[in-house]
Amino acid sequence: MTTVREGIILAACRLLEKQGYPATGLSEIVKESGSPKGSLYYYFPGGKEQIVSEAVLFAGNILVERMRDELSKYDNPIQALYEYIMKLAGKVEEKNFFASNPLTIVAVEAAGTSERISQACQDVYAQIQEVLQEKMVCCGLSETEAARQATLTLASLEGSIILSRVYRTSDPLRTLAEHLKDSLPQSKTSLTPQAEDDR
Amino acid sequence: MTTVREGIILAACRLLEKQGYPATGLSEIVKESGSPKGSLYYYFPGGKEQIVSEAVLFAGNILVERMRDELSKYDNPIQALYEYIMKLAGKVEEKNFFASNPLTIVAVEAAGTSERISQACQDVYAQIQEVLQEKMVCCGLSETEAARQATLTLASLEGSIILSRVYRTSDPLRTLAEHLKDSLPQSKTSLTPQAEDDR
DNA sequence: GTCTATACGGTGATAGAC
DNA sequence: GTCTATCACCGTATAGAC
Repeated sequence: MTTVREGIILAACRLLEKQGYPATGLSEIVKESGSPKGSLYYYFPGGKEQIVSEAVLFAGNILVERMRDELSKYDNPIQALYEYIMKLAGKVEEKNFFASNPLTIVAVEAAGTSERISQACQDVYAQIQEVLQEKMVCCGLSETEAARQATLTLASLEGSIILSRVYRTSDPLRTLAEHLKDSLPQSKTSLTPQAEDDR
Repeated sequence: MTTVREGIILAACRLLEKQGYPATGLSEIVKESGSPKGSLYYYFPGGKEQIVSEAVLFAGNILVERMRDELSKYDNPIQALYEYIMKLAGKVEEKNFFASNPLTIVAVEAAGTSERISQACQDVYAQIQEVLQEKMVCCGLSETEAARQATLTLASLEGSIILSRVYRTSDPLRTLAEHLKDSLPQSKTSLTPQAEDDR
């Protein structure tokens, strides 16, 4: 339906995750998308800020949904996170170590530049944190302790993604995955997953 | 001595940590530095790439040195890291949540753009990791286990810095500091610091 | 060493024709 | 809806005078 609009958003996502906000030009986006150049300001009267904001939210929603799906495959949050991060490590390798969404880089760049984009990034981070927190609660943690663990997990994840990108290895992500198995020992449930080997 | 050269490097550091690599212009740097504009390509014939690379290495060396100093104040690596991160949290607040060096943002941006800058970032990260690893070894960890823990700590630190910047709170950093006290229980030494209250 | 001038290409954004 | 033309400004980098 909204092929042109969505095409532009998707192209923006692809370019942003590699180059970031200021380095990605509008002409580059329309060229990458294959969409008609004249439609840019018709669909996005807010200009570059609007396109980037929407791209962050769009990619963020997909990420959050995928995360929730993956984490729901295992009852135990530790096992679930382990599997999720290992899958992410594989994806990052396939993509030549450019992480699978424009969130991190745009968030850092826009923090002092665009309030609108920065707000979009905050929203996505809050959603991710909520997904993690919900999963931690199942673990038997209190609400506040779960929030704490969610923040820590998110920080470790973001940092590992950065290190993987810089070093061009998925090792930091895999190290994190292995470590999580041991470092959330507050878990009151067993390590037995809901479905361990049928996936 | 090298007042002009150093002035440009320092100005580059200040601007890079707020805006990043592509968003920071050469004219902006010379203006910020107050240095003569005509000297830019005299001191830095390699252009923008050279300036940014040197800025990253310069700020990185200071960071590594400061880190080594702070960590050496306490024998126990956990206590040392706790104090270091808490101090960092205070600094980040003072600086309006723009972290104290251009490393993170430039590393992420330059990963797919400039090999030279990317290499400089890798070097600094490797140095930081080495400092952490050395400190972990004192903890009684094996060499490989110390390397693992250093990677994890660095990732958590980077991620917390990003979250602090995005949310404009030092909470993620403080949460990390508190957590570290409990999550490196492999420590074989006591928690008693070398000098706890005389600083 | 430092200056000015300039080359050359890019940027985001707008106006008006179709 | 899409195009082209155009705006004013920006970027990096170089050349040559002083």
